[in-house]
Amino acid sequence: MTGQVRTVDGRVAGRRGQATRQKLLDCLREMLDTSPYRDVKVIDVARMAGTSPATFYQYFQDVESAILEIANDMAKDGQRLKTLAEDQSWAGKGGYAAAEALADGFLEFWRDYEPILRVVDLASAEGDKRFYKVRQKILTAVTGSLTEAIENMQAKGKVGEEVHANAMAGTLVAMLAAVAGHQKGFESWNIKMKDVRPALSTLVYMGVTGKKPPTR
Amino acid sequence: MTGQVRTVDGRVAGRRGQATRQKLLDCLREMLDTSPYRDVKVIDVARMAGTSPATFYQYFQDVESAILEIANDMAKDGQRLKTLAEDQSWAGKGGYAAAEALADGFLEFWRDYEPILRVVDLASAEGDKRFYKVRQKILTAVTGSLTEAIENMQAKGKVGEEVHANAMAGTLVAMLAAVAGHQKGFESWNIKMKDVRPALSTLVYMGVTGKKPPTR
DNA sequence: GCAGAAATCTGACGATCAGTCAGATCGGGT
DNA sequence: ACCCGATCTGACTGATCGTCAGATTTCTGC
Repeated sequence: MTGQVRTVDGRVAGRRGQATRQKLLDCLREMLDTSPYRDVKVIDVARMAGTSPATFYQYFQDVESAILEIANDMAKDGQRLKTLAEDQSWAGKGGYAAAEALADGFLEFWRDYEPILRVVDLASAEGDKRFYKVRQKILTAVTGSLTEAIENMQAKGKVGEEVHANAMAGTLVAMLAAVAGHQKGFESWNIKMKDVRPALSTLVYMGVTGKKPPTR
Repeated sequence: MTGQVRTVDGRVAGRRGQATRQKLLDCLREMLDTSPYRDVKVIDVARMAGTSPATFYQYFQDVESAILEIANDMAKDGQRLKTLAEDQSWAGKGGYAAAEALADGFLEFWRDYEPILRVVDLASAEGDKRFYKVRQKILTAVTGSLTEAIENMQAKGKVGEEVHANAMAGTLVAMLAAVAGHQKGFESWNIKMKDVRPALSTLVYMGVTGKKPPTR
């Protein structure tokens, strides 16, 4: 379904080509781990991969396209977040546990892909549709599941209709993503993740169910 | 207190120099409104300001330093957010109104400075201490006020001690900042800001007071 | 108003990087 | 061993970076 790997000029890449391409992607990712996005140069990536800039341009239009490629792989892996939110019972202690699991999922996912997610976030905010779509792919499923959960609650009269289910779900997801993306910031601000986790879970629980989580 | 404006080589800038410097900053800001951060070039900024790149380097170490300057001005203006959170009574309808005002404050502030805040966010996340400090300056005051509010609630026994006040406050602030920074994203996802506003306010209210906001 | 000094600006330069292309090299199949 | 397509790269053009010495503008004291 992904289609074959192609060079910029449309040829299908063979074994060797795919390996080179992958090595370039790996090096690019490592580069993003260590240098600011603005300072990532094609020439450095190529050098690190033991090849030449010309080779890079054989496989990628530009740096952004290459990052987009990495981001797409990430988005596939991101579907694991979706499973954390769907078909959950959000009532009572089990509901709180689900909220915790969701929070953990975000924290972990962001730890795994932090530098890429930074770029995806920036590019989306700057209006780049391609990156925006990737971001959506990761977040939309979770938001959808939460929206359903909230609508269920509203149908049962447990949550007031004055809260727009989709908006609340989107807000919760934005919160999870933001906190996950600033873990280092929190830590250096002397707020420990072990304290943030319950705060996040509590807010998710309250946002979905409209009430305080059960005392444990 | 701000100290005089100085050139890179330490000279104090006079009238003309300050004007040129300011024009460069204005053009840089306009540039950031319209081009991706990665594509902002000194030469373009200089051209737009009707001057030469050499002049730019007379006043700024590099593009980042110049943006930092803009960000610092922004941070001064950002102190208006602080007033929205401090010395508020968070109980009852007044509390919900305070939460609404805080949410509005964030939404508006981010609308005013979106492109700059994007860069500040990225650079902070990338570990740039200078930008991190600016971000802190804006958010720390709000977080502090919220922390106090939550601690008050806990002292009165209205909120359980299992939630770490500072972590909850930090999470709420991160949420506000994230949602404010993705307003366009929400809209294009067909979630209207007029629906997000109550979701945000509700979460802030619940995060601080630990209970559902009063029905209006 | 004018000479001299200080402040400001810029042309020009070497270094680096982007992006392209023709031709060299490689590696599997026969 | 030879061929052929796949792959890689040296070398090039053009753009930007960042610097410096010197040109230009503005200010100062007279």
